[in-house]
Amino acid sequence: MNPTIKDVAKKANVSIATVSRVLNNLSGYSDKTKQIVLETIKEMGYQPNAIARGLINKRTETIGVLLPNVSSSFSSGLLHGIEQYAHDHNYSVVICNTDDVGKRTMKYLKVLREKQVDGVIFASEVLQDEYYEALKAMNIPVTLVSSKTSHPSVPYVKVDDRKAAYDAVSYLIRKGHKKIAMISGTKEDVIAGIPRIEGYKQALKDNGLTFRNKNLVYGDFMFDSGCKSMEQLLQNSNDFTAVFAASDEMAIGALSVAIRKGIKVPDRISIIGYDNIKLTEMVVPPLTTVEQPLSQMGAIACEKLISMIETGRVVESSIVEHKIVERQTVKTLT
Amino acid sequence: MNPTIKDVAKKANVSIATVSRVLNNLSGYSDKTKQIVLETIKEMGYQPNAIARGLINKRTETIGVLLPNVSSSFSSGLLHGIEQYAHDHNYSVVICNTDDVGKRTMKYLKVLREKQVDGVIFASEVLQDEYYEALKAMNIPVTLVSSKTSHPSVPYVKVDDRKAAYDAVSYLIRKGHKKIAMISGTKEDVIAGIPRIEGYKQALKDNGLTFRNKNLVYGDFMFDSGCKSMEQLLQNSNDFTAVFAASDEMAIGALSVAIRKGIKVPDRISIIGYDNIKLTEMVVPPLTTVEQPLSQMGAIACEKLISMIETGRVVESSIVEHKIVERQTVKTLT
DNA sequence: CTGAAAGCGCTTACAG
DNA sequence: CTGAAAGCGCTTACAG
Repeated sequence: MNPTIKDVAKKANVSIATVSRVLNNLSGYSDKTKQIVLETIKEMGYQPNAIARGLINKRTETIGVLLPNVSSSFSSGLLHGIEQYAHDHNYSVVICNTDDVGKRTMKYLKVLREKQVDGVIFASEVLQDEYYEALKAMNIPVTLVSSKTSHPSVPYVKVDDRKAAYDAVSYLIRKGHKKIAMISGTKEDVIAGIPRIEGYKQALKDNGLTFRNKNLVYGDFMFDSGCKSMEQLLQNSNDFTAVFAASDEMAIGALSVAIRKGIKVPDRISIIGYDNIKLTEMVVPPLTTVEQPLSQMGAIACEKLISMIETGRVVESSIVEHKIVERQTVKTLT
Repeated sequence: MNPTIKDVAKKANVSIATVSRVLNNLSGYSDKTKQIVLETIKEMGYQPNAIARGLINKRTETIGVLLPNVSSSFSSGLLHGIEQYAHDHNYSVVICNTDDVGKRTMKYLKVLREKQVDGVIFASEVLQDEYYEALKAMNIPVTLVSSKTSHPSVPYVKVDDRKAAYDAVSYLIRKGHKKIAMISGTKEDVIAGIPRIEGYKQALKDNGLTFRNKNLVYGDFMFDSGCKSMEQLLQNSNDFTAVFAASDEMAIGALSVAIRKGIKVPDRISIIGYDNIKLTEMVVPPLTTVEQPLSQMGAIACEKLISMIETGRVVESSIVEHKIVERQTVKTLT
């Protein structure tokens, strides 16, 4: 149907080896044959078959990315950077939505193996032992974004969550706040849960403020849980002037219940979020937050992966800089 | 490295043909050999190589999806449905971010061809002649989501944009509004621009209201343009009680400038958006809007595509139902 | 500079 | 029920 290398060889009156050579810019043919071959390729509209090529080269120039929820603002930020870098380096990316629960993960790992991807990126997911073993059996490089691991062969790129939380809370303190509540993410989350709580507590401590249990509540990073958490906080004590939320979605949830209850933000309560998703600029008032450079993190993870694919050498992990983006939800207390 | 069919054949003392047969559940072997083969497959941790298989079958069980901006809430809604359906039917999806301008499109079409995808979905993009020709040369099925075309061989799934806009404006009118402004999307957009304006004008007309030029302004569907458009509207006339925005992002932009200017929504001005992205529930007040079932639309486009791949027959286009989701940005005037 | 041939890991007639 | 062989569309020594 579509012409093959054989067809162009025949038409150009050369061997397929020669066609292959000019296709791959190898040496070993005269300028004249090169011209002829190139012309008949164009003439016939020939395109090489990457599948056949992949079978020999053992390279598909395709990577797989596993992420828990394609449609979240967070995941798609990461994905954007990954896709961009991959595209610029001639890799394709197949997306695998592991669907929160992560039970699709093993199935996906299997199809990625069968399809012979050159490497995989785990986005925003913990690398379970089961996954790690499967990946090891596949014998291809892996990289983590917005997650971490102690396996030396798998580099990760993330923000320093503890430090970022510490900085967020310190920022609030510098603004004069002494009673600071926190809406945490999932309690057991070893990446985005626990470390951010630690950062929060440490900042309080280092500034001579005492941590109060009633001012710490738990959500699951999503909007709805931010709403609920804020209500709980208000009910628990109402004794705080600022809240640090471990995700922007939760921060915005908190913001919206505050507004609905007629609590002025930031006049009565200040709010700082975490992530810096696009949404933060669209709400009123725009949300002050700590930025994780999601797209950049995705790009770096992809860069590491491709480097490992192409050099065969393991690469170092990266801690990427966070920064506080000041908008309008934090008031300076005097 | 990884064991091949040859390795298991040798170890199981059968031919590769036999291994292949049990692998593919064909007939032609005794129960006993089946057991043996299955065992040694498991024992060796053998997984078939989909690349080799694809070379013969001329099927890769992967589809390509082209979309203008992975990280937008709109695109990722579509993508979510596509991925879901594809996964459930054993197809992989490779994403191609065409990056707004669409200049990457031709390059992507080329790599999708080289990688022998079985079909492609164009999401939210007009099918230019150039693209259509390229696709025709590839000789694989194509499907459009949130877009349309007159090529009979390429089915699409979308909402009836004209009707949806008509309904949104009629809804406002039923709520007692007589002075209704519109923030349109891109002026020349034949899918989401022009038809929605027509629906707006028609609804006014059918209800005996006169269209006023100063009450129609143009954005580009994005948040920022919604802000600018609202300001322009306010400046043009300030003579309206409701605005219909052709996207939720623009509606939210309009909402935020209203709030900032101290214009009460919906008390002074009502706003209705279009799309029903997640964001609509997160703003205060939550946005009333026209829903396009994005994820479902993606799934349907994928369903059509896979059906075409597997049956070889062209499938009908679908117009999918929109509906008005009432939240809190539209006031009933008496 | 050029081509014949082996081989990548499979599937599928064909023959027995 | 089972295997030898051809072939999918390429790349890559090897020989000339």
